[in-house]
Amino acid sequence: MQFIKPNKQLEIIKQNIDAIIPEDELIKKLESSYENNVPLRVKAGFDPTTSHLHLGHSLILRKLKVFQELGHQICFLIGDFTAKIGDPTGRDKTRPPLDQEVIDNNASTYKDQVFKILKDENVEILYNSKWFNGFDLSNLIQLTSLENVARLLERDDFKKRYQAGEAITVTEFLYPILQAYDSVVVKSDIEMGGTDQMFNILLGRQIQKAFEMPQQIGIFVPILEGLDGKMKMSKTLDNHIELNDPPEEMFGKVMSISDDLMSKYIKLLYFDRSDFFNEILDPLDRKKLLGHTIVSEYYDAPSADLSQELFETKFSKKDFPGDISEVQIQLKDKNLLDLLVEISENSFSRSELKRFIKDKAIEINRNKLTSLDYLPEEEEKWEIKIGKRNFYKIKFV
RNA sequence: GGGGAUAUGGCAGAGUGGACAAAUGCAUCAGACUGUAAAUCUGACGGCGCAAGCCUACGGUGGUUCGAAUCCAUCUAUCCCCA
Repeated sequence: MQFIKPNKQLEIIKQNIDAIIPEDELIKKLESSYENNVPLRVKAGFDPTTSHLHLGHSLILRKLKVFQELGHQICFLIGDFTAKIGDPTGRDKTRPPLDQEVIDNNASTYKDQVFKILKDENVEILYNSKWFNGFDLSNLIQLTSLENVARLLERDDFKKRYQAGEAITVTEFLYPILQAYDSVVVKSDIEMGGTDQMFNILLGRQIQKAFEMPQQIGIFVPILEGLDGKMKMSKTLDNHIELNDPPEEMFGKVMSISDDLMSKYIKLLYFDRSDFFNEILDPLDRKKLLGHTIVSEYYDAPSADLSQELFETKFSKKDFPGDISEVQIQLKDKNLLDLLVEISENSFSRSELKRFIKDKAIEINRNKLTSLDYLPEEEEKWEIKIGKRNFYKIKFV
């Protein structure tokens, strides 16, 4: 492997990054890697607490790809053991523990999603259960002696919880220490994460030092805001775009963000081609382009075209979309509510549906439904719209 | 180990015996306006019933009472102070 010049590498690495700590050491590492022709080991860890990675994670994955293209070794760490504890970062409550089965399942879906971005080369996938299952208690005690409680309590999220009188379990204190120990095992030269991972990643340096090994460099990517534009993107807050979201949903979610947020997304996700976006002055068109670009990236251009088209019929033209397949429904002895419940596959309760009718939120064949007395005839076809995003096509038999 | 406090709907947080399906805010959903933007305004926001109403719900269990989120006992969990 022929590396490019270290200062050139640094320039590329520094794009769209919040911080490198400490930067001068990174230069040294790059130089020695260059001289000895040995790739750097770049670690990034993910806890399989949910089955999906989202656009926020993609910032880290993209940067990993940069390292990959520069010829370095990616150590993709799946925290299947630590997931059982739950990273307390940014939390105001203890996480509920997860079942092994769920964790395993999530971990396996991660790989598929990761390779939507990364190439299948120079990647090691590591599971930390490998070294933590069967980790000796005396080792653990030795490990815990390397960090003190006061320092842990200085961490912003712990501090807030402590001051607010919220519970912090000892297990949660253990989390950063275990994550740090991962770096010892992985022998990472670099660890990447969001800026909220600052503490954990820097603790990795400290623990590596205690193990008398070279210390890793922390590289911090910016945090992507969630769809609400307030909190960071996360599954728990349900403000995320998953890498696995179906194309149409992905596109729809992009369209729902505010203009301000759109600019931020463009800046963070497509910093290298922001001119391309900024040429388009009309915000609606720019947002569509953003949605299209994102869908194309995780799927392909035809899917992106299709989802844009569906979006436009559904919402801009308020037409009934063409991709809904017709469902046959038995008519006998059912009243309107029964039918609506059946059609929507129990997505709504009867009370909810009644409210929708009162609010004029249900349309049948383009007419707003105003009473419960309306009933279909046999062989009749209905196109039903409930709220703004639920469409059904029915034939009664 | 001792003492004190707290537990309410997705979250935050009122409510101290009937007027409580439980104020208010956030979140959510719908309608209006739009670019399904955002902001704003209006309404809804446990379930079942066309409705009167019924059922389920204020940490768990058991009691007092005609009646309990509210009182008592007990259990559980969390926090604080002392040791």
